[in-house]
Amino acid sequence: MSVLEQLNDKQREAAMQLEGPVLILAGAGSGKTRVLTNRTAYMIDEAGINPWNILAITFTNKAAQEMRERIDRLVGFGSESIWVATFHSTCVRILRRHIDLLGYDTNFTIYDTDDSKSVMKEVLKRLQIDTKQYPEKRFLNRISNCKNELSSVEDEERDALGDYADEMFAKVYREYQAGLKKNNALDFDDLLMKTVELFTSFPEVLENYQNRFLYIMVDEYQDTNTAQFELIRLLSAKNKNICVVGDDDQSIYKFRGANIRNILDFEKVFPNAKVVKLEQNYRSTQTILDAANAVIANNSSRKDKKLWTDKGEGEKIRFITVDTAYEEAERIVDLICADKRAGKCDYRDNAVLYRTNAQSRLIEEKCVMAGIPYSVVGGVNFYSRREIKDILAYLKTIDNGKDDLAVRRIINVPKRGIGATTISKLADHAAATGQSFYDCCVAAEEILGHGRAAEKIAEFVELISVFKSKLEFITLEQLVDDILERTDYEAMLEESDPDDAQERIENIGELVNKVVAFEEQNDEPTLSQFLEEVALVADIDNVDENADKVMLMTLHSAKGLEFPNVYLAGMEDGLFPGYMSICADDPEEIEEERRLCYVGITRAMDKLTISAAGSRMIRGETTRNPVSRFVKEIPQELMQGKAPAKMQPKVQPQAGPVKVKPFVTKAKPFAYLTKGSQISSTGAPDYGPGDRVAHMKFGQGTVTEMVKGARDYEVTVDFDNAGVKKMFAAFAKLKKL
DNA sequence: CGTACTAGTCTTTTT
DNA sequence: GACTAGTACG
Repeated sequence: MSVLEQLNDKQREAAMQLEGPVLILAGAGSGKTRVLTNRTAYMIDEAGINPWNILAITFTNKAAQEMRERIDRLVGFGSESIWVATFHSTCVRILRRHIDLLGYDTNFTIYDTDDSKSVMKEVLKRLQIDTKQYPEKRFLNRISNCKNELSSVEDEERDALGDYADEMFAKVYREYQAGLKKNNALDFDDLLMKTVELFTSFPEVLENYQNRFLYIMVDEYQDTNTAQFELIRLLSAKNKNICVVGDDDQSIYKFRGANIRNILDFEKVFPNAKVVKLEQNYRSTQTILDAANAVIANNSSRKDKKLWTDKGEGEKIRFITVDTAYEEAERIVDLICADKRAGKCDYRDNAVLYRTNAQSRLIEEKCVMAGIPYSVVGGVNFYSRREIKDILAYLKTIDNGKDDLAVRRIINVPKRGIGATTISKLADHAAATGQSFYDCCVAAEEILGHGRAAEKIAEFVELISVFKSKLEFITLEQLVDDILERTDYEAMLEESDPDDAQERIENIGELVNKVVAFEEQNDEPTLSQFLEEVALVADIDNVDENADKVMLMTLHSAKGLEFPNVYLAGMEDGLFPGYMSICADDPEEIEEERRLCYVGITRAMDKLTISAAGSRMIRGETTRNPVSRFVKEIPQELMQGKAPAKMQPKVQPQAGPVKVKPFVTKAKPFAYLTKGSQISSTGAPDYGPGDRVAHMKFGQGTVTEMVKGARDYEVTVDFDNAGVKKMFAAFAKLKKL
């Protein structure tokens, strides 16, 4: 019984209930992963359940990986045959086997949001819809919502009757789906919806999986949307052995279609469900838990829970108010530095959490200046960076020429003299004949006739087919290297934007690392498999906790993680809770933000620091915001330092952000941060070789070289902390010291 | 066909 | 303020 001995009474109760529906309401830090893993181990080792009959679903690859590793450590053998995967990858695996029943090819490609946008653009162009009046994003959002709610094109057409806007939407929806299908592609939401469609249209396929997955577990259940709920309901309908783990207080993905009712109504949908509450927290001090409890208590629709710990009171919560966001970043970085110098922590023990990605920039800058190693999670997804998408587009084109978007992306990257007119001629022909774009490239001479254009296309086709023929003999790593070499891709980067070239080349290096890792992890790695894996990664999946770096991330990304020291930055009304949620009529909006705050507070193990700035730049404009209402919901006695008296709202408390005239902040201390402050279009910079200068991102350094270029000076600076950098004077905004 | 400039959007969060 | 897409021009 050793796997159960590691659990407390409540946890054990949840782990031992294998039959029937089980809802585990697991508060933050209550050891839910431990319950899931030990429950699984118990199933296999004690209850004699075949691991092959177990399905465990998570939201991120990271969570899936972690769960599998932990089960591995507990179970003697057999853990590799458990199906542990994310919702999306589970669906992909199922669809790869059966989607032909729905009229798709089983080697479909998965489109990311960028790709979807391109498809939508074409649709709107074809339907002659004015994108100024109806931006593509609005359609895409609505389609996404429909799919999350399992509403098909037909459903929308039926419901639209008579309403002009709804009918137009239904038409766009139909065309968009047709566009995806033509490219043999599915978008993220399709993965779920098509799987549900498959199961409802072909009961024999569903039954096949029902017979396999006798025991189903779902992690982070509070974040499931209707499609995910339906998927689970269908899979478990026959055996009813469904165990879900979640915390309604941590439901923070409503914008993505998550339906909090899924967890709140679990007992109604699954009668006779056993409900277990886990309220003992093993992560945080009592002070932190008291603060979290006090904040979340302000929400109305929730399952009553109260976290407790035997870890002791711990340190008080530190609350810092400063005038500007710059000072906020400085203070946070200083505090981390001081702790590190005093030997109280490693860098990796610290996380700075914020509401919006844009907030990371200032903190990054201060980290660079202070020479602190840091790592930013999120922002622009690694796989959506231009250079990465380019290389992937090459790989997709080589893998199968069916993805028109990929082919068109790289047909003239790097520039090989193929212009817009040539491309649209080929695209028109492809549309008219139903062929793929790449097929038309192969037959370019017949379509375009003899000439320069056809020749250029032929060269491109030749390039791709050389790669294709090599594919069998070389490793994926060699293939990527070969692509880079033959296209002279890096040279193109250097030429087109020297400023970012280095970073982009590093990113490509990172991609190569991932390729190598992929080949090491798989016995028979194929290009298709690699592309598939890459399509479904989230930023959080790539977080390396072992590196000794301060972690910077949004509150959303932080869910599921824990750190000894947590800094919650930008605790201001208007930023967090966001302006939109304050203005919304629906009180549920604020409650969602409050849950996000609860998530943030409960990430902290030992010490929590909260900060607010009197003014900050938001969207290029300086705004003044009062201290966040959430801070005021934390009892005074838990906080260290003064009450937020001087930060009280200045004029009208309820009026939201007050805009301030720009000159207030563009004043002295950061004058060198403003664009073009010391270089006029005609004159030379006021510094030269040998001078000491300051850069907003890299800190201080010495100018070693200055070359006059066509329209600007190219300056080489040896920075004290950031090394030698080459940059253009007009962009670098260097300030002479 | 390629470049350079302009206008417009974004900033709430993401598989 | 930062980035992107679209357009006008060479």
